[in-house]
Amino acid sequence: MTREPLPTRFDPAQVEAKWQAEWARAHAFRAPANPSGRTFSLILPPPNVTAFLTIGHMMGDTIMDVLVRWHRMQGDAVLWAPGVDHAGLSTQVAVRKALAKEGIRLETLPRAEILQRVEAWKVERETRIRQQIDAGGFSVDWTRFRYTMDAGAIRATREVFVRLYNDGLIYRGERIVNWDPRLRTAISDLEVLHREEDAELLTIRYAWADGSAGGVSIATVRPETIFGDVAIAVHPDDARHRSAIGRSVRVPLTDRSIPVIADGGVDPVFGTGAVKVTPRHDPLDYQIYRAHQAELTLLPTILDLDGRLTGELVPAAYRGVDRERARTAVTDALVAGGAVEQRQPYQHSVGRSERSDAVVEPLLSTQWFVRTSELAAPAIAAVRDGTVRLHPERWERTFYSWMERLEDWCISRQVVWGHPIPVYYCASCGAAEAAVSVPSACAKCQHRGLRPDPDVLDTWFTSWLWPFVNLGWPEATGDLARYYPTSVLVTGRDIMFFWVARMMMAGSRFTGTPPFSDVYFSGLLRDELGRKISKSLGNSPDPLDLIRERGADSLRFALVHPGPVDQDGPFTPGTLDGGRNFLTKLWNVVRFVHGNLAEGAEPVATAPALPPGSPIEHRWILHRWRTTQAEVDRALGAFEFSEAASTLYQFVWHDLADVYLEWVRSDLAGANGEANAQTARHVLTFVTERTVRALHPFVPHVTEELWHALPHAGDLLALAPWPRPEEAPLDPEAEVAVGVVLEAVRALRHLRSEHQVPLPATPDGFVRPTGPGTVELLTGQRAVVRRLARLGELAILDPAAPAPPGTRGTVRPSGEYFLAVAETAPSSDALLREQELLTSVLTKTRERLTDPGFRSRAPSKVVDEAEAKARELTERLMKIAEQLGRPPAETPTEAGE
RNA sequence: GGGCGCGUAGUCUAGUGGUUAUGACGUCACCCUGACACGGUGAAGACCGCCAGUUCGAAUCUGGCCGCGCCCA
Repeated sequence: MTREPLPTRFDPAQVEAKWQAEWARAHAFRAPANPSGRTFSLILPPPNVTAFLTIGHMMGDTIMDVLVRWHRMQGDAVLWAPGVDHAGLSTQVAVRKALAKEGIRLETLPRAEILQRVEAWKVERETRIRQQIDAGGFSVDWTRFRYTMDAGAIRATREVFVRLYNDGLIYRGERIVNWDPRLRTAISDLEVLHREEDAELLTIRYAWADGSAGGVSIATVRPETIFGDVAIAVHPDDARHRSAIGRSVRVPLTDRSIPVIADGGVDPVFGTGAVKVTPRHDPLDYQIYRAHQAELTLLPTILDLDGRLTGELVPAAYRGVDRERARTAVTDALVAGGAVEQRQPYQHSVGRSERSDAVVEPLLSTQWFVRTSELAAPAIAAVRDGTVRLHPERWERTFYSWMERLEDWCISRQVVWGHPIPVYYCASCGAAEAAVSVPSACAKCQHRGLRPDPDVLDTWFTSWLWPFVNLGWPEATGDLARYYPTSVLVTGRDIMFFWVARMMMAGSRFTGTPPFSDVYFSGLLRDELGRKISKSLGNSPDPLDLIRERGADSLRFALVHPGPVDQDGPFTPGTLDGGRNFLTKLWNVVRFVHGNLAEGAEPVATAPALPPGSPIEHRWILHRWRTTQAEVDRALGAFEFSEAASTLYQFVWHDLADVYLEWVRSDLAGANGEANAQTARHVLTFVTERTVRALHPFVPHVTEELWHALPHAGDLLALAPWPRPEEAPLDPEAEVAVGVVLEAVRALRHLRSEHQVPLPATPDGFVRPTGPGTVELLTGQRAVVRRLARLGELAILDPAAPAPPGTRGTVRPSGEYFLAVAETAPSSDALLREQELLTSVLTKTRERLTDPGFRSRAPSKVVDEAEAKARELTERLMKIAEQLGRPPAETPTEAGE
């Protein structure tokens, strides 16, 4: 098995398909029905069936899969439950658009046919979403797949509604709601996006009703609503208007008179300090109306559900005219009538519907609401006492600030697609009843003529139940008992309020427990133009295309490395290169190891025991592996995904490939004896196999393939145990020693490069080490330094020996390094730059040391360090000065040892 | 208007009181060296947004200012 040579190139398409099939065949991701020991569970935030997954979904899914595979390898019973969300409003919008292309208006279709169309759309999308999840290699348990409108979700949604209704936490009432005139439905506060927009502020004079001169002027951006005015309101303390209070004015363009009233809610600083009151079409005006209900008899409707002027109070000329057009027309008429005193450009915040982009119309309307403030308390407490932890932690403040001033949640929607509100009205006695199963007769009067409520529920009214509904609630299922509450939730912070907060409310209310203990908010990705990548903008590449081009593993790795995943970051076409390059590197490392293994090599159960005095390179790489593995564990436990990926990247590329592989080439070739060659193979196999395992959560396919090419124990890497750092010892001594060797190699390579020694040449090198310990170390490692720096001979000089002639040199903490160069070799100013840098550092250090405050107040450790540093710098600068003072390369005949 | 967050090489980023400021991408030079040119080696590139303050000592703590982003009105 290990002798088949690995292909020179990694072919993602073939490898990924192969292992996805193997994992499926082995049911590797099925959650155990009767787990023993630790469990780890989470739900996949159900994507909307409106659209396909974006690159942003891929990032979240990758983060979840990293956690899931990490826990699975640790032996936890893992449940990762996927699902899709019916997304009532957005799906209906999408279907409406699709119909429009066929020239059909959604409203003209019978309800049954709309439902049929939506269902067909949903099936198509769901299929594609499942493909995308599989193509990414995400290890979800498809047997736990759920849909927010399947039978169980219907049952649960109705159950929750009925309970809240019976507990008085759901009510039906007339409130000012956010009305989307394009979609003809109410939407919740959260679905309104506010933006600064340009408008015109008109100052309009309302003349005194009694015909006397003057009147009251008000400022407004909505002149078309004057027909709905029931009063003019001023602040009671506003001296400018005090005399107007109690008098009446005439509404321009009409014969109607309205009173001037005093109300503390009026902002005296805005406009003229007087405002028109149009209670059915403005939340603040409605409040004023409620406070003055006794004096104000009228509560007129002047806008219909499409946003057109309507009603008897509106002059016939404007009836049926859209609010935008009516605004212009009314403005013109007011100007013509001389009622406009001032017109000025004005910027103000406009609310638009997230789904349709229509300007939201505040509208007095009868809708269903949830009293959320009562439900919020346990959720707030859970975060406060640490039962639920948010990552990154800073989002807690945002969470509190929203939760602590919740408005009631409008849950009724006037759309076709969704869970019907389970309320039934008796045609005879008028009683309303909420019921889980459709009642056949009125509970009060037994009348059989029951009319269902016409509205459907906000989709989030189902989504907020997802963590427990997905596991079978309200049935007392085994999954619920074993895997609830779930462990973690990974999502975008843009739905913190929509979803995360509400899930916590629902979880606490209906199960007695918050539905998860950790929430991880990932950042948003931005495109090349800096816009956030989203499905609504349509600027996400199709993940399936990217996977086809570069492979799922490249995509996954690129998404968590090197940028932090908890902040916003760019995703550009070039982003994927890093992932692909790393996988190629990893592939080639394993190819090298594989090619150096003995026939029928056995799986490496343990790291070789290397007593002090063993070759430092083996001890060093085991030490590096151990610290890497420990850091990966720490980072994953702290939700620092890019830190974990980055740590592994650095280890594979720099420690393992750049240093260790190059170092042990000769060991493997037997240059240092057969025993050492065996040690090298043993260490190499151990480290590589463990590293491949540790990378599996990030890049599952390629690691599964490589793992099978290496000596290994077990059938699938996906189910193999997670490496433990303790398998190898810490070895600081080896780390220090290798550090010196690498410094020597780098110093000599630097000299080659600075003096343009051509690569094929093998000039002689010299070291004048700082101390006897270094003499001994470098003498022992002479061969490897020679090889890695491509030297002819390497002479280790006595610390007191003179600088060798015919050389150029450089100064490092471990000593001075010299390279024999030709007389014609170009000189370098690297030494001068070094001198300049060190001089400035020395100056600063000396300044500190001469400062009496520093000596008396700084810890003695810091003072000692500064003194040591000053000594070392002085010494190095002396050596640099000596180097600089030496004549340029002397004639080659004088060079030599 | 209120709140939160962020300003570190061309770009992204690590770094919560003492470091010669980390890494990646990009750039430049040399190299197809026997796992890898999706590569190797070396190099250049940062007055840590600005101004004060605290401190023996500030990228790091405090305040103000400037700029950017997000959330809520």
